[in-house]
Amino acid sequence: MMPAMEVMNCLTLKDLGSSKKVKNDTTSHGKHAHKENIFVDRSRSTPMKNEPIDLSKQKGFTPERSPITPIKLIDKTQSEPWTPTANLKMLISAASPDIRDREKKKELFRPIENNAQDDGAPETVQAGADAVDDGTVDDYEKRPSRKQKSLGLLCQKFLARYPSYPLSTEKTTISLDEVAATLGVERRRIYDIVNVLESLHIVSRVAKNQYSWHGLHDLKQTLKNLHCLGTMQKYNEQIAFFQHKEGDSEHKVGGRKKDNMTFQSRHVLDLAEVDCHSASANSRKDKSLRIMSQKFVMLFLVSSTNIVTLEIAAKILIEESQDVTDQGKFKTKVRRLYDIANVLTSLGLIKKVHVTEERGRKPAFKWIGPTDFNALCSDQRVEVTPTTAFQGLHSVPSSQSQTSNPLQTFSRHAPFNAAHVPEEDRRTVSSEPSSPDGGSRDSGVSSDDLCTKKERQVAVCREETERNAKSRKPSPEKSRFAEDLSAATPFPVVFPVPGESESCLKSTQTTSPAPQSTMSHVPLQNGMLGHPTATADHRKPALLTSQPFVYLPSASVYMLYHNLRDSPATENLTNAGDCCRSDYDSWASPDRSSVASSAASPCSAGEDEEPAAKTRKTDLQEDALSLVLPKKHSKPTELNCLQQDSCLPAEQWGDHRQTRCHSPVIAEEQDLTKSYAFNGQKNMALHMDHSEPVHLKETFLQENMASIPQYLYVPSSACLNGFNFFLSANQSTGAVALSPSQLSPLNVPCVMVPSSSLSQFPFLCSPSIAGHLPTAPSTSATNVGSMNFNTPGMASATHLLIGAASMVASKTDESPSEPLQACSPVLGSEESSVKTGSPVCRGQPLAMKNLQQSSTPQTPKNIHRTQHETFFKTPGSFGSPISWRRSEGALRSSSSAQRRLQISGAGTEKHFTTVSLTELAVRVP
DNA sequence: AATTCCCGCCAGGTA
DNA sequence: TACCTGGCGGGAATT
Repeated sequence: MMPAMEVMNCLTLKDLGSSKKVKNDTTSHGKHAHKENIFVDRSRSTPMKNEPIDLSKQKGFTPERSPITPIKLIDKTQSEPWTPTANLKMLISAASPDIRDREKKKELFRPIENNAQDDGAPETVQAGADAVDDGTVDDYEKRPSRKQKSLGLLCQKFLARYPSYPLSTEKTTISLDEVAATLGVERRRIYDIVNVLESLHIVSRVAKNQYSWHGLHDLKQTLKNLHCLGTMQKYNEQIAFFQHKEGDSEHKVGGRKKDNMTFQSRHVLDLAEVDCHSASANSRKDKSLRIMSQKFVMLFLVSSTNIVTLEIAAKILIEESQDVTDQGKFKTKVRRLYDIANVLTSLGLIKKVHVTEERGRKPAFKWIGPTDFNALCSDQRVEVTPTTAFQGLHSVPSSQSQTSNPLQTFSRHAPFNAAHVPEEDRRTVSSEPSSPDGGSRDSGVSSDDLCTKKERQVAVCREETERNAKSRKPSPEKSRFAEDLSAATPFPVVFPVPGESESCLKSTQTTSPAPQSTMSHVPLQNGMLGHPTATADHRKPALLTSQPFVYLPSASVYMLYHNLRDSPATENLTNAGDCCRSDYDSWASPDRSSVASSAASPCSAGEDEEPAAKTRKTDLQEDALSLVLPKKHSKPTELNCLQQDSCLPAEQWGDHRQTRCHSPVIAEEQDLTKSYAFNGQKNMALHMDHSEPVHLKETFLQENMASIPQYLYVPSSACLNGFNFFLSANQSTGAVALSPSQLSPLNVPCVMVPSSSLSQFPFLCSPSIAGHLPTAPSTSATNVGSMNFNTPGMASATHLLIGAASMVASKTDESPSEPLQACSPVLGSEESSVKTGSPVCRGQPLAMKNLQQSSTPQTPKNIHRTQHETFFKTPGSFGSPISWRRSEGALRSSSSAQRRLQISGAGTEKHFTTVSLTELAVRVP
């Protein structure tokens, strides 16, 4: 309750311009009653309850939910509404300054009422007050002043209904109808409030017309996350930019646009383009109040002064894709910002202030919410800041330099790392995944270094996140929080979702099917793996993030042209991915980071193993996609982004438009980021880092091609029920080529198909690639089109070969020894599939054949022996908890069944288990 | 006159 | 199809 009070107090009358109005809810209730809206609500079947407020407040009680809730007062004020508009009009007309004065006086006399609300007990009091007030003062009260109807006040009332810190055990459900009715407002208004609250994860949408109340448990963490994201987005730079601009010139609308464009073109456009966002028509979601709210908050969080003027905020928040020119747009944006500001004010996060500039006084808001997380994030900010070493390396937004003092910040960074980086993180950092050298590479400032640093920060953030996130329980419900957040930022992010314990990973991807421009910047698909909470998202395909692919036109088959085992390039890729990943994972739970580190260094795998309990934590995160990345890389890294638009629900893509793997930050850090985007169905998008000339990339690609062993990657988009296949194109080495450790980085739910098994299958192979595939089965190269995974028909029946060994272990909680068969039930279980969000499981039980048996070629023992050993030694935690975890995350989306399979396979040297091949067989001539 | 922002239309989305 | 969501901007209340 106290917290609640605090919050409430914050919004208090004083700070808000409107605060004065804040007055009693009580009175307002009566006032509201007269609204037409109320009536509307009534018409609804939803039972109205009236005074839930009190109840709810007391300990997580959910008014709406509790059947017990007496339907009482309703009638009093609302049921006997002022209904008649005439009446209302009359009152209104009557309303005059006098009335207003009276109201004010009234307020003065009962100033405390508001506060009372905050207390746990107040409700009751209020109710009583209401009754009294209404009875006595209704005449002048009837006519609610505009202030009384303000969104801020309404929000306060709304907040007063629920406990600030509800018990984790209880679930508070919010019925929009009921709330609207209770508060006497139109539902539309409730949406405004809820959307903002949702952006902060104070509530989350559970179902139609229903939200779940989470309270402020996650607020701090959310803010922290937003702060970090804001930093990454360089909002601070943007703010500075606009501030300076204003100083220089007048801002007419036209000028505004210009400025905006100028800045954005420099700093933001790339993001926009990257995310394809601008290209796509974008839905309302882009303009969603939730997203806007998050962005708005980010502005405050990154602002050095904690003050943001609406004008600047509007400019910054106007999407590039939008027509900034239009003054109307600007006005609209400002209107929305007011809406958001009102709610934030009610939350006690901001307060209205005015800033005086050369040109006069401007309305602004000051952040008065928690800021203690700044220390952490500020460090990160540093990391994000490009160092001189990176400048010019890439088309990093020039704005980067913006950071007040890069050097300074950077310098701060060092200490930060030393001081704050958790042991685990540190270890992670130091461990060099694929590189034997390990930390030796750290010398000098390089992209590697940067990455490392970034990783550290990320690790720290992650840790923080995890710390904060503990203790919640997973919720099956879909939360839009992460999505929104993701949308609010170009970075894929992982957020703890309230109610879902540790965290839900959110991956962000963006994109819309896209136009060239879109393709040019491929977002890293970071994780669309099913979000645990996002029931709707279960189909999200996992992404293969760290590997270069060769796209085979007209077929959803991609070839990994890197030698996954030995290629240094691979290492780099991995590392790069990791680095990049870390950015995305900032919010990810610590587990992830640790996992990554483990993966990075096999050597440390053993020590890194985490307790099962901890591991379990990650379960929640499984959905997230994860790029498993080893930590450092000394060379330019390559980030591959695989886009599987076709597999993703449009919604997802749309929602995540803003997320891009090519965020400037990432790009910077990556130094040389190469992304190859593939549109599985349509185009081949060889996406390169913008900084790099295409020809270079091609060269790169070809070079790598030479280092075959290749794998054909068949994205789930190919209608394989969410499974991604890695088909060995290399006969000799067989599918085994991918060691678990190697595969794990891929984080792709996938099935390893032994080349031997597939040898008979004709493969689609890009002619261009064919030449580079000496070892590839002749059939592969020659029979293009034979194997068309895209065939719709395929979708329904999927049979897979699963290389258990290649898969990473699943959570520790699951018994390693668990028989593969266990999978069957799972697979067959609709329910389970739904829960896990696994496309695979859903509805289509896999035919499990010879689970134990493997048709698989034996993996050469010498290959990455160490890694294998590590991998197998600890089935439960897989040598590199990290790696397997990440994989797990990736896999989660696929299915629990899949995970199990993996596990079972983990303990054996057998690399492949045939789950079912029939469908593949279908493909076979 | 400028700032705030309520209000509700209406279109897209969803069940 | 009906209902849910929520973008949007007119225009009124306030400053």
